[in-house]
Amino acid sequence: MTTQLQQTLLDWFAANGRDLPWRRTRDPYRVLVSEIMLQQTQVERVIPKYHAFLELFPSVVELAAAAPAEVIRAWQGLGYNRRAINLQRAAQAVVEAGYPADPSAFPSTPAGLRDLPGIGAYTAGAVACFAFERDVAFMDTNIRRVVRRLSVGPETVPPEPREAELLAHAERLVPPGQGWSWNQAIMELGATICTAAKPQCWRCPLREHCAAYQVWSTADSQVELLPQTPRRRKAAEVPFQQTNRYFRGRIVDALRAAPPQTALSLAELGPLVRPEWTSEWLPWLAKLVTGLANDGLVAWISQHGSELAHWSVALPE
DNA sequence: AAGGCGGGGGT
DNA sequence: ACCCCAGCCTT
Repeated sequence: MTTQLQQTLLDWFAANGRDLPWRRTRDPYRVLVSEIMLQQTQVERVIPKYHAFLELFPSVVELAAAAPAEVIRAWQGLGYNRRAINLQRAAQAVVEAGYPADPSAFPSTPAGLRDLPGIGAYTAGAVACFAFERDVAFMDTNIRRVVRRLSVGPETVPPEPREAELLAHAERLVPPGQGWSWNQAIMELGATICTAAKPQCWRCPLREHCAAYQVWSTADSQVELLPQTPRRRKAAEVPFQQTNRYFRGRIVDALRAAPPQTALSLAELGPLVRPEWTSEWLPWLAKLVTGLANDGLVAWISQHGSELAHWSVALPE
């Protein structure tokens, strides 16, 4: 049984949904690749990387067998490089469990998927739904915002609902037998109409059902049409170009730019990472590289002697 | 509960 | 100068 609200959004999605590459497949590997790439990363930037990645690693078997260095190279431009490492480890876990000879070795339930590295509550639900067509509810930033507005009201009206409350709303909304379309549809609405800034309620198919729109559309609250943020004062923070995060990125990028399998000494790497490099920075650089090595993003090749400058590092083969 | 983790785009 | 983006993991 589908309600009028559900049918309205499903019809809107059928007519207006974007033709995204991962919506054309139910291959769990391809769906997984897309979902990992889409974590905190916009659709438009993922699309070309998704195609290129699948060209390099067409199946879970090939990804599992690849050199980590090549997987890290393929991740360039996506950010959050640990996702690449975790994705390959997930592929290795699936293959070691017997996939594809045993298709059941690829987990198809949220609980089973949740056990794979890099897969949290959202991604587990999304893969169960989008690859295995299970009628499950899950929350990403789009679904959370749509459900928040639809079932609770404007973000400007406290109190902020608990995550569990929003998830309960989301679960009630999933039309039995149509979880795939429903979850794609509600995410699509959040991405294209019910946006964080300047939601376009005038072209929203659900506005007559929406708790937030009820408030926003009343004459004396026009001022709240734009959800305004509390505007908390924030302590002045360090410029991004001075953060660990920035230099971790620079280090991995420098190793990507080097020919495959080349190791760089810290003395060689330093000037590539900061223009004002002097040997004074050696301990700082060694510490950053050690952190990256702990994450599996780089590997120490040699740490001979006590001369930090001669320690060398490469992408992990 | 908070902080770390990348990078690009929008306003 | 912020904010936002198909989050996850560790502490």
